[in-house]
Amino acid sequence: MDALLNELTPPQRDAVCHVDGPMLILAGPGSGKTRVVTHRIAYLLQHGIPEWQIAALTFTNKAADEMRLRVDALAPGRQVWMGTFHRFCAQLLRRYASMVGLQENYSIYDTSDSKQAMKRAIEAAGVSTSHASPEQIAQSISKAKNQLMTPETMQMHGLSPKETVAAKVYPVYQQQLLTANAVDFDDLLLHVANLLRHQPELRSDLDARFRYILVDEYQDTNLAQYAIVRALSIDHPNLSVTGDPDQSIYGWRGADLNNILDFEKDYPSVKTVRLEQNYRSTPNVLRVADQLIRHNRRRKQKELFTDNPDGQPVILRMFENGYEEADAIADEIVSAVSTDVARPSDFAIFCRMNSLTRSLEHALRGRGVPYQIVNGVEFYQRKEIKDVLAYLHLINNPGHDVALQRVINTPTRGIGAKTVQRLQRFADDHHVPMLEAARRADEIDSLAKRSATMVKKFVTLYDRLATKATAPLEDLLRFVVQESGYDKHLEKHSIESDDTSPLANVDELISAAVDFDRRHPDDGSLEAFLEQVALVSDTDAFEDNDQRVTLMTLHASKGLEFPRVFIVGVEDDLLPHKRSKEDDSQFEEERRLLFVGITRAKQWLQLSCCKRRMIRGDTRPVIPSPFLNELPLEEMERIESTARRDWFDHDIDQSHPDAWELPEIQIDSDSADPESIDTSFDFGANQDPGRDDHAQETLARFDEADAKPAPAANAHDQPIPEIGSLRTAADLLSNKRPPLTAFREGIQVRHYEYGEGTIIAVSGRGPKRMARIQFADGEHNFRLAFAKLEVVG
DNA sequence: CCACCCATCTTTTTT
DNA sequence: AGATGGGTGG
Repeated sequence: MDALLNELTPPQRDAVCHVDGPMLILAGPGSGKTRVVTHRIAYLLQHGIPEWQIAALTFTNKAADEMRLRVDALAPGRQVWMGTFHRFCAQLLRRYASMVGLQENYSIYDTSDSKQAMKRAIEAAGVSTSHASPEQIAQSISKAKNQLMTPETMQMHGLSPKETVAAKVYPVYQQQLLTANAVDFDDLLLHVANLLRHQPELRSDLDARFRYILVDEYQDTNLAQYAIVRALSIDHPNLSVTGDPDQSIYGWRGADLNNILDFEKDYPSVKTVRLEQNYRSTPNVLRVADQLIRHNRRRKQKELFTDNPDGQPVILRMFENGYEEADAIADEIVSAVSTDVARPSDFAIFCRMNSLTRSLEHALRGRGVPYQIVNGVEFYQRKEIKDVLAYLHLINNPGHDVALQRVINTPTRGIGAKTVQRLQRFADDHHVPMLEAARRADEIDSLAKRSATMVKKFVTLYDRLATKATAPLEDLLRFVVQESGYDKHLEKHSIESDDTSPLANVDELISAAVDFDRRHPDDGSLEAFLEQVALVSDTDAFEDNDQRVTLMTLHASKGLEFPRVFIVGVEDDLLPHKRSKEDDSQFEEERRLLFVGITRAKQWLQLSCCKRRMIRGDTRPVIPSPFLNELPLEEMERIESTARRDWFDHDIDQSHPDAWELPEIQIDSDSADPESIDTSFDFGANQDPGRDDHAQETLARFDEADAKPAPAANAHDQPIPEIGSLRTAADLLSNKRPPLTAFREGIQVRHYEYGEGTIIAVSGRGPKRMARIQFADGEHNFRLAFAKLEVVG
């Protein structure tokens, strides 16, 4: 039994051995949090807690899978419920659907489904979208739901103009969802929270059933999740939550940092355990992370430390533009892989926005580096997949209006937009699903006879498809694709694109279904399959034993770790994102986002930013992220762009000579100086640190780091900005390398690996300039901008 | 009713 | 730059 505790540190053991009563585990990055949670589950089981009394709630399926795997290793064969909040709620809701006005075969609308539904609701509510876009309305409603507001309570609450519009749409939208026998993601939580609130008997039953609840990433819970967990921990308050306020990055979707900050107030008898020792990163990485996060005000002070050996300094690298950044990173990876320093799977590249992965993708593909994008073009979002799934959805739940609208004329069946609109109108008027309206096409006066015939033909097709509803998924899918004519449709319309043909994607979906059938041999497979599909995210598709470089957003990186990490685009308006500068809490969240990214790195880390970046089509000058000023620059390695003047001069538009000037330092109540960080649990105080003090301090830090005169930064000999500019910092550290033009045919060069050689040919211009070089062991090709070459003599 | 073309807007992040 | 949606011509 003690084998379970042997390999734990005292604080870890302390947490693992806690059985009854609430517990808060404040776990810094890389502190062995998952290990503690899994060991604790095993410990509970060992101490006679029945497995069915335990539920472990996570935010991603991946986290749940990982947990399951590790618990199974410690306590083989024990079936403890582990899964996401949403799945937990979805399953409860299956059972108690009727209590909230749903049927048990209800559908889960994904984001695009609910967007469609929202548009329809906006139309039906008759509000103008001129001052609030459908997205904004959807966001307001989502926010309201996350705060457990009903349409009625929302009316009384928010008074911002946009929210007022949203409050009018909310009841309509909700009614339409009910008619469609559907819920959106927020509803999964909302319905269950309401159920627990309004059905005391059910609540106490479930409280007794789930006696031991564990919540992972508690800092990311929103009010609905909080309420659910709380309601299940009244009679049996054996609630244990783990989290790190510094890693809360989902405020934008309603996560409430107060949930974790106030946990000790909510449960006065709480046991608090701090896991501060880091087992993941080098001290270098950790210091950078720590320095950064100290600038946050709303946090619980932690002392991060590690016994790991010192590694390489963290690199801060400047590039001219996004392409150079991508190329350099790809080259770096190629070079490390080809010299056996690392494997592709050691590398991860993080960015703020998915769109930034494009240039990286190009660069990697061009060099034949295997990579995976977690979250690129999502499989389940592709049209052909959504189309086929829509047929299944409609078969499973005839009320699924979004699905009906998707398939009724796909492939084309002579049912146009006007006809669909009339069906919709009829459905709205009679509060019936659109499929029902289609059945009653004859009753719809506005429908042309010809249209009504087409509609009825579709209904006939539907009924034929529906007869296979309980068949094995594979049969059902093949039947649907064939009978609906969708396969023919695809063949006709599929564009001969390179790697992914729509037809192949459909096949992939079918194999996914086969796989699902095999693992869930019990009946009701269609419903379960659709639920599964609705609740998986692309983050879950990440394969960590693959021999590939991983590209992902900073958000997706949470909970993962990699030996070597690149974080690209650490730029103003991008890393503190433009839209997150309105208030302090959002700004701090951006800082946490960078913190999360940094702390993923085990041994090596490079942050980079560009002087210009292509954004939405055109190239714009860029200001480095203000967060860079908060890092311990003096102990980091700074590298200026490896690009040379000879192409910089004529390839790059120079109409923005001040692009690279002093970054605007954000001085607000959020960027407190480290001394004034509140270490107590009361975060109400909001004193303003001296604006000037902070600026002085920041500048002083640069002063130390760059106490040398700065050379001119670019070919135009711009006046040197004052000390404090990153341009200065970068220039000081720039590698002194010969200009590209020095490499001409016949020149003798030396390579760090191949030794001396002779250039036998050069081609291309600018950053793409290549040289073919004859070495003792043969010929090699290099891109001059990046190759580690020096001129001999 | 359908196919194609152009304009607009988008892009933060995800269950 | 790329997707999505609306408008126009067939």
